[in-house]
Amino acid sequence: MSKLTLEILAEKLNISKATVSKALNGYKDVSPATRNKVLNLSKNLNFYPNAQAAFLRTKSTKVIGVIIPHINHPFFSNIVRGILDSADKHNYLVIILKSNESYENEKRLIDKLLQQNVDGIFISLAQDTHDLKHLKKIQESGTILIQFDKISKLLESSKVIIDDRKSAYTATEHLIKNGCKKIVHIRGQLLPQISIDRFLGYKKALEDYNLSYDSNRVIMANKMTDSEGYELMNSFISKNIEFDGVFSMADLPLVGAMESLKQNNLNIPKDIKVIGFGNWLLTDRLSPSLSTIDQPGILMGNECFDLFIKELNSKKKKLSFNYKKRVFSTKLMIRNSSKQE
Amino acid sequence: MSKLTLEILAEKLNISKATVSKALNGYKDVSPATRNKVLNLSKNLNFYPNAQAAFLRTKSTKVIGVIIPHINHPFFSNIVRGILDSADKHNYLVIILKSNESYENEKRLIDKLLQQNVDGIFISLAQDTHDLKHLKKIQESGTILIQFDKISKLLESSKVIIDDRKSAYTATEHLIKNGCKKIVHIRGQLLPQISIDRFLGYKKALEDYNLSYDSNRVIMANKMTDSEGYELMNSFISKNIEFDGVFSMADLPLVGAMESLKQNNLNIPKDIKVIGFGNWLLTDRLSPSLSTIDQPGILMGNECFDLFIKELNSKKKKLSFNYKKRVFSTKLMIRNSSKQE
DNA sequence: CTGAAAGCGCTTACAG
DNA sequence: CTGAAAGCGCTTACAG
Repeated sequence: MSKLTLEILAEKLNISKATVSKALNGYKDVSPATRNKVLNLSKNLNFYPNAQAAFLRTKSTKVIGVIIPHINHPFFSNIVRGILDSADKHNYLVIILKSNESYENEKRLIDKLLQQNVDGIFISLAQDTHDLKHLKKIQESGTILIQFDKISKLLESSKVIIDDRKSAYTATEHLIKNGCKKIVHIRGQLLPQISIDRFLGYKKALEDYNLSYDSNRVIMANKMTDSEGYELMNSFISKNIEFDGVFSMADLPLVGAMESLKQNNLNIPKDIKVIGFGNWLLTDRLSPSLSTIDQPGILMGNECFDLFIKELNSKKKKLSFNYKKRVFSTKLMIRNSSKQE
Repeated sequence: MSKLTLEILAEKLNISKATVSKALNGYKDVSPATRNKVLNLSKNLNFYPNAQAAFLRTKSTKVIGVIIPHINHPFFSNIVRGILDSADKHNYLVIILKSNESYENEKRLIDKLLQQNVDGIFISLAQDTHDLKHLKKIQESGTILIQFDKISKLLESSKVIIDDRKSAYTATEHLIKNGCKKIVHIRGQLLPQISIDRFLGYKKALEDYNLSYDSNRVIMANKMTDSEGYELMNSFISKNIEFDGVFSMADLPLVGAMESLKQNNLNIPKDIKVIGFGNWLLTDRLSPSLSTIDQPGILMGNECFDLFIKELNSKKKKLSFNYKKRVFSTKLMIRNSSKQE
């Protein structure tokens, strides 16, 4: 089956391809009779216009690109799900790209997306992204940029985030209210904003409740895996620093850390109360079930797309646009790992 | 910053755009001096040719489309991860689409991908897909089709799967060898091939070990969620049918079913041994840890892409191509939920 | 209401 | 080794 074109349709109907194009695109200056002829035939032959050829004139691909650090990660899967749902409703296609937490990849992938003339790029930054030229290039090319989750505060654009500092504060406060006085914090690397903010939320809660901050109780995780969490907790325990609670900036390393606690005969929550961040799938089925902070990933994905459409519409009308920042609220999920006896 | 074009580069260098194009695309009939001039300038100006315009001549978009039932599902995330990795290596972009297990969506999404002129479509079929016209249309349009995971046996194409029947047999056999004689099977809907094959593997194992098959011990899950598994197990238990093991075609409903077993004072694995399918994230951290069948999702994703490239190359050379079928082996993960005392 | 023509930005067969 | 020209399949300003 060779590909149909406007020209072929036009020949079959004995009209010009200009008219066929107009009928297909809903222009008003086409007679109802002609319009119907065209619509019927194109439906019967299952004709769809060539997207690339159309782009050459319209300059709109109806494709967006999404760059995330990882794909097989529940939070990002949820974000992507939200984006896909909204994109489908607006008849957009979505190219997914994975930076593997690498700044170099991020630069390379952005170039690929720009080459592809996507209408927008949504990005959650890699852990080691320290420079924003590649993001500025997106905006300079006239492509809409949406930052979400791991954003940079130093670049203006629409943004979709949660209040990391407040959420971390809430988690820490929850442990304090349940009697913890010496809380360990498993944090992320120094650079990412979310890792900084969650750390600051933790610190602020200690302050507000007059608990002393001790940097020895802060453990830095790099890979955020459960096995890393296990190792880190083992080595922390071997230092014999007193503690009665753990707030981890992510669920997964905490799951490993819990294993270590158990093996060291520390009961959760009796001896040590723990709370994570992210509400990963099945954390509610662990024993004890894991207290955590739930992030509305799907809704955040929807919102990314909505902000994109808003910016696109005002761009089409050549209006100026004020970047929007959406801060989603999180939910404290109190489960058994932090219960008071 | 207005977009650069070949023409602009050519003007700056005082040569023709034809020559610029050739230099950029590595044609040999360009003098080294000219080639270098072009390459240097295009690097300095960060020029990349317009992908859509190039397509109009080359008929290759270097984009593939992937249709999966769900995205926030560990197995599919892994498959996608494997596809993304391989695609990136070959400089391909990947459009991800989600059918939500709906045949109607599947048809619609395939049309969108064909309109987009993707070079290939990879698909794992929706639960209720009962007709293959939409898949045939892909092939008729000259687009390469790769089926994976939930495939149709009735349509010829390259395929990437696991041996579901054998894997289910292995899981069931494992329970039998550990003393189970009355094994419940949580199965999927009637249509999908994987649901049929896993059921048949279960049945065959019973036969081979001279255990009677009782259709009352087969429970059908539709949504494959943990809460559904919980409800199904509750209502099964209320029927007072004897059983001592459960083989579930997916981990998630089994997690719910385990909750129900516990609440009914049935000890796992002492009273009831259970095994799932899929090796979902954190199933190793449940208590008891869940025995299951591990599927190599990432490798399967890699393989999908490799088969695509093979077919593409032989298509370019206008050679005939024999569809390949890759059957990956799975791994029996023996954990505590099926341990013999 | 309809259509001829230009043009989007490339690639490539061909001439020189 | 280089370039003029055709053409991929659309859309749209313009003429009638």
